[in-house]
Amino acid sequence: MIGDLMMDSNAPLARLVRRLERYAPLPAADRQAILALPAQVERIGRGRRLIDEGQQDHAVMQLLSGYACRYGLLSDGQRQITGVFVAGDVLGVRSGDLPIAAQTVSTLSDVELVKIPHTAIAALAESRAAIARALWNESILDANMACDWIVSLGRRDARGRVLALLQELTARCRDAGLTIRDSLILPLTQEEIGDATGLTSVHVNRTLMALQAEGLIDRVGRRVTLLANRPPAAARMLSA
Amino acid sequence: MIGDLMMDSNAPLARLVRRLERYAPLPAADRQAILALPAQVERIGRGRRLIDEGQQDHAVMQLLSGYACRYGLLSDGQRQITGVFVAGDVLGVRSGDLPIAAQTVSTLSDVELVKIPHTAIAALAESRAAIARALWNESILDANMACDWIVSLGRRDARGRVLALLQELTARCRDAGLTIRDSLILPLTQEEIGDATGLTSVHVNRTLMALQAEGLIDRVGRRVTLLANRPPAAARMLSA
DNA sequence: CCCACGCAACTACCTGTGTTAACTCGATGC
DNA sequence: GCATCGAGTTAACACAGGTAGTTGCGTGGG
Repeated sequence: MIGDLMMDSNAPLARLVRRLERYAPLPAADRQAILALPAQVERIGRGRRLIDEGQQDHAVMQLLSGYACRYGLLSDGQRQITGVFVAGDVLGVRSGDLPIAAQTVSTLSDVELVKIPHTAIAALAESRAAIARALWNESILDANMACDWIVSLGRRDARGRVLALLQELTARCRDAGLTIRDSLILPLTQEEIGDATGLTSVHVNRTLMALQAEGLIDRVGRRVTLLANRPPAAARMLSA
Repeated sequence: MIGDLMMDSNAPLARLVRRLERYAPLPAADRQAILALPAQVERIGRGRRLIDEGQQDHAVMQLLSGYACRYGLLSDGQRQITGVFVAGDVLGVRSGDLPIAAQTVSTLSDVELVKIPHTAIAALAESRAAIARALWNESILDANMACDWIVSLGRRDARGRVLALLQELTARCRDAGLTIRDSLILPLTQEEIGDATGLTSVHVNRTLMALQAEGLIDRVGRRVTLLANRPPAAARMLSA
């Protein structure tokens, strides 16, 4: 009696299906299996931890709205953000064999998310190759984004790192439909931008002011607009 | 007629089996399937590229001996190494859906490796859940190591980054049986250490000299020994 | 044999970023 | 209506690390 009627595209799990089909379509039976997963929608406030480093029993979650970030801490208490998550992103993905979360994930804003017991996801991945592959894709993309971040941190100066972060955020928010013409409301305080770029909040401020003075970005309160680093002229001509 | 006799543990593919069983054993049939994979052993000299960023048709490889690294380039030609690979590590792992290599991989020394066509691996992962999961594990670990690297680059000073690199290399070489009492022959020039840590070769040199003067490391030519950052006293007592 | 070359080692000088310490402004709460 | 707090902003100063050179050693090639 559930069957096809459950294909309601407003259901939170429909969004997970869409996400997992980003790179390759899933068999209809796999789609149904995902929609039938036991899931729970939660609202959580800003600054709450979703996954703790070293913790064993976490669930797979998909952000429906809001922002979160993953970070590591050093023994002296310094924090480094290693990834930002926007609506649509999937957190806590792991195979069944590596039970320990490597880093902490916490919310940057109030969020809504769907939570699925890890055992249910693992069982699906075990029996359905296409779903396993889609989850695997998430891990690969995660690694790729992390590598890009390493390049930024290692070889760009403050200006370049802040710009790269703004560009990445803009691009990801655009994909999630959260921007208006390359303008978005920054989910990060300047302190948090510093934690993401390996700078101090003071220097982040200096850098943002400089970027604004140069006309590369526009800022009104928390709303930031990227004015430069549009595709270079040649590429713009192609799409115009 | 092949069957069990192929379980010769000297065969290069036996090492791949061992690697993929690091976290969970594989069914015997899966082990056999891996051993039956079409594979090709190659020797390649130092400084050769194994995978090119943006290239489509690369194979899955396992290093049998030697060292390699993955890196990204900036438009101004600066290079940032995002990962070092030692004997036993698997390169070019990806699901079937994301056909493009995100970064370049090249050798740091003369290497021996087994090369397996990607299509053969993908077919195995498609039909054998345990193998898919083992490959997925490799991607997850890759992402985890990248995140640790981000923390180092963002929040540690030169001393901390060089130490962290030496510790990681020592640990991984130890797992591969390449160390004698925390001492290993560095596969990286100081310039390459700089590319990995986001420093210049000049400053890497300063830092290494300082670490040696402080008695944290010992160096004879390219052979480096970690003297400090052994497990802290409490942990040592447990294992003693 | 000598030359070229890559790599390590070292120096002097310069600059980007961290540090510290103000001050402003709004929001929140009592 | 005042105290409090978090976020952003600015300034002065210090230092880690970059830049640009030179030296010297070892190795491999002609």
